[in-house]
Amino acid sequence: MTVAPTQRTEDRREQILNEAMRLFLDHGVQNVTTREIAAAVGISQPSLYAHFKSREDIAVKLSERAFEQLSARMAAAAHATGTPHERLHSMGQEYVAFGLEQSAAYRIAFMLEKTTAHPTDQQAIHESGMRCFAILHDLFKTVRNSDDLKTAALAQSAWASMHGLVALLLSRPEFPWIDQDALIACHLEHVCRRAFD
Amino acid sequence: MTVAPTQRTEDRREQILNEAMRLFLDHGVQNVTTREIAAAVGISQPSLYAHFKSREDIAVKLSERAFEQLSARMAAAAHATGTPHERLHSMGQEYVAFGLEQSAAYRIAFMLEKTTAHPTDQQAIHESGMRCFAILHDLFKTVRNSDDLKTAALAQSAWASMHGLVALLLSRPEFPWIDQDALIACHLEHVCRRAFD
DNA sequence: TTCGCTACCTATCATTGATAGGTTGACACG
DNA sequence: CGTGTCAACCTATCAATGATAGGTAGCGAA
Repeated sequence: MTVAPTQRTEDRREQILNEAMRLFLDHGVQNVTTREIAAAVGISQPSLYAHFKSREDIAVKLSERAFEQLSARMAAAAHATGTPHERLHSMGQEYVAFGLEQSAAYRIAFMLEKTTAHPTDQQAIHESGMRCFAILHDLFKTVRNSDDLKTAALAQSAWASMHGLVALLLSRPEFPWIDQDALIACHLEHVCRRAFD
Repeated sequence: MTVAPTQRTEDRREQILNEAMRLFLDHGVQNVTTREIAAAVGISQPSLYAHFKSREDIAVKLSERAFEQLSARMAAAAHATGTPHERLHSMGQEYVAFGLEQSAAYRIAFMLEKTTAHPTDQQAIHESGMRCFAILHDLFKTVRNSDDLKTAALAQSAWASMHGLVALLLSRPEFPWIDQDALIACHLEHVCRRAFD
């Protein structure tokens, strides 16, 4: 088995993922056809299936890749210097920034309806999400210096709050929001304050 | 123009909406075909188009209907007896309960990706949502006895928090949530407390 | 009866995700 | 050099789905 073909295959795979992500961002995840992705890459539509099991598989792989980025950003914030409160605030900022920048990935990961994805894929996405939440949960434990039910409740509640802001900003851009940065700051301040209750 | 045919048409329309809602709830909004809806009603698939412009139009109409229910529940909570804090808490409870009960409608209204819906329909959904938010915003004005930017920020932030909880509970039921009622109570408490900052 | 209208039907499209089967070109090996 | 092998790709085609076209049954009014 030679190295060159495998390398080329891997490049093509990356190329498909990149083009798909760009199209998903531009036109919405639901409004991109496999033919459009293939045309963007410069191959025939069936050739996609040599690299991915299905159209949904492409979305799943993008989602996993996105979760890795999110985990990395959250972990970096968690282990940065500063008080726990500062780190919590920083993590929240990273979370919102990620959601707004990688809106297609965020949608795939958190806002898409369950489909007939293979259990393996659902499991993979679920575990990716769990790892992200674990980072938040751990920081809450540090901040509160405890690992009880209340801490878990506060962490889950905080996650819900952060998700809500990202999700609404993404799905209702036409809403008359106040200045976005001000809203994010206001929201973050309250969410972080909860950790100290 | 006779009355009988119009009445029957209206009944059929309601029947389609009811069956569609049931199927959407059971199988997910994206996983229901027009043929399935038609079969559930007992008519041919093309006959749906005598009552609705498109498949999406059915979803839009369900969404509008859902928003009316949500508005009504929120308004009832807003004008009930009790302190402003109590009414705010009650409104939050209604919001969450509505989202969990009417999950298909909630998804259509808040969690579906923008599609190629006619501007008129998007406008209708948008205005329905605005009415709901206005009820929350008004209550915040009452609670804080002011109508400034801070109040608007807090109301938007609170809405985001509530939406986040509903959205996550709906889209990630497999997550190891703590007791759902406890989580909702914990979340609501913090959100309501914000209004008095 | 005959007209007209409403609600419905069958037949058919175009689009889309997915599969089947054949073709090409690079590389290993005698 | 000739030949086999194999990965990567292609064209042709499918089944499912949303939507449209065109015809018809039934019912009330003139």
